[in-house]
Amino acid sequence: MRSGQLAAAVGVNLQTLRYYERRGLLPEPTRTLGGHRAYPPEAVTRLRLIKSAQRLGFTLTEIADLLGPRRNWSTSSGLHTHAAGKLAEVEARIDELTGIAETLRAALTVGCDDLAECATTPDCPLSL
Amino acid sequence: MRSGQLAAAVGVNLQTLRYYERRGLLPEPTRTLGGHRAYPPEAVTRLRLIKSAQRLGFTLTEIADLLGPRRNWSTSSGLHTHAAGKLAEVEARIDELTGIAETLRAALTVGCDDLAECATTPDCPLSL
DNA sequence: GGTGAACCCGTACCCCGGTACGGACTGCAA
DNA sequence: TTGCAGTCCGTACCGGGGTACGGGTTCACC
Repeated sequence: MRSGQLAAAVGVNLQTLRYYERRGLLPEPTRTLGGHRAYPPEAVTRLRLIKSAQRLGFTLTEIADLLGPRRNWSTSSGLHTHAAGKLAEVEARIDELTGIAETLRAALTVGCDDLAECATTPDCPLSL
Repeated sequence: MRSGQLAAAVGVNLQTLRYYERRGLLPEPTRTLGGHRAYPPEAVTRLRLIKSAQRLGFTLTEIADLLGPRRNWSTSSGLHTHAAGKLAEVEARIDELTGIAETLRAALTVGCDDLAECATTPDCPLSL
């Protein structure tokens, strides 16, 4: 499988493939005599795996850590722990955003349309 | 008020002040004869305003737009509209994160500790 | 008037996840 | 064999929000 085909199959840019390779997310594939990359079919699964983990909020560094070269490309011990940590992060972020949403809603009901005014008015919900 | 004092008063880096000035968030202050910035006391309020807006999720570009020099009183599409839009953004992000949290929780209860297993098993909650 | 802290400016660098550019080379079909 | 699409590599750039460095100047106090 050639790089363009792999990229198209997963819906990823060609450059992104090389980027992931540099980052250690994708193992270096074999090459043709001319130096072009030749990927095995498992690379599709691998890439989809990466994209899924990314959707769940893992950074590329974390994914590289989970899928890294030390453990074989498929074995990932400690996914459980990582997932639990990530869940805590996500929940904290949700709480944070919920507070922000409440403040914004309060600002909307009060109806101050000018930031400078809000700054001088002490009852403005924006904590200035 | 000198730049270092202002920075310390708001808890901001000195460089950040100059950065905000470049970005059009802080008006250019008057200078001493030697060229050092001399800020009026209102600069503290202004900076706190910026920081508050930032906490609410506004980008520096949006804040510069809201606080900018060309913003008239006659502009009805002011803070209100921007806040409403930002609220929608924040709520969308919360929904997104809620879905992610649910997926992570599902992955934890199922208890797959191996990414490759998840990749091949169709009933794994990670949508691979 | 001397000295040390504070400040000036331009420029470069950081993280994060890519994306784009350009010149050289390869692969494949006609 | 030629022609063109596909790929190669290094490097630079995007956006968002800053931070750091270095060499030169100024402020304020003694």
